Amino acid sequence: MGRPPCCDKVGIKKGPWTPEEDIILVSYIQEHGPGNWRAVPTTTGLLRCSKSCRLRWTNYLRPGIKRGNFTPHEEGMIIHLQALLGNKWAAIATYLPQRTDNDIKNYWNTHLKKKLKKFQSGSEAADANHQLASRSYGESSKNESSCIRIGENSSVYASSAENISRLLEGWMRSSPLQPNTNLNGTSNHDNKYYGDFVKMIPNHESNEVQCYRPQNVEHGMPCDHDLEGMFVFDHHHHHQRLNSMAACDKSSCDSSQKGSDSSGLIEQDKVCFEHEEKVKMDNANPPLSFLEKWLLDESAAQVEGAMELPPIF
DNA sequence: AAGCTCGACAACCGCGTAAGT
DNA sequence: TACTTACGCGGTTGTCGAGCT
Repeated sequence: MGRPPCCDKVGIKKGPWTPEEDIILVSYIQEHGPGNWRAVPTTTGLLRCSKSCRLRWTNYLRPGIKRGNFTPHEEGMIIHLQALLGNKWAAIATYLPQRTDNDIKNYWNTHLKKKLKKFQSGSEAADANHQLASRSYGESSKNESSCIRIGENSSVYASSAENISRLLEGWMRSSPLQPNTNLNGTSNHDNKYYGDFVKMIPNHESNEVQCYRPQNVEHGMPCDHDLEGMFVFDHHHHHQRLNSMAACDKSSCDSSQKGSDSSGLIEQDKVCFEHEEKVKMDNANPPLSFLEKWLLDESAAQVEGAMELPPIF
């Protein structure tokens, strides 16, 4: 005998998730953590299959997800990585920790593919990805401050973090637990998800969503430093980031060939972060991988040539 | 105002692989 | 080792809202 069946198809609800279902799922994950999806419907009573629960969590409810408003830099990353990796959305998503593979895939299909097509009609097809990505990077670096900060564009977070925070506010008010406390003698592991959500409560006065998370969060969550790396973007940091990415690209090759589950991504992320910290510390010049060289070349090229590129959008 | 079209995105489906028994 | 199922991924579909006629 193998594993018991995931869930019988009879009585399984389909279609959009309701806020009530979201609360149930989030509550469960706060208590048990993501994983063991098979147990979710049976434990919570949700009339959803385990697959649907996992998808809902990873694509929508998971804290730290940034939604909508892809930045030019993100666009450039996606275009580059798509050209490099093909439609390996999960792999591409590892370079954009705040974006889900589904989000990236949708954005590619609805926006970038069209842009590329449009662009290809006006230039060499073989070079379209390259140039379009360069342009995107260029727009990013031309940005006055070259910084993207939480709160300055609060709408970016509104759809996921704020929604779930709202859902949880009521739930937490009725809960005796406090964030990151250990009242019942259980391990911190039992409460860490709770802590994550607490730190996403929106600031209604400033219309900002606080999205701080503790370090070393497991189960597929990027660490704070990664978020920082995405929110605060400048040219210097960009190069460091690219170095890190390139290192991750190399280091993750083996693991990605084996398959990329959430724990694999965490390990990858840790490696990314560790490498990034190392780069910061010694400011060394590690050997460049193909990806790194390409990205750095583009980054440099855009400085020289971005201003000359004709607007295509 | 009603109907139609299109875009965006959430969710589903099917398949390959990993993992449990 | 073989069998069975969970999990993760990529492709596709369904739904909803905005804009247009």
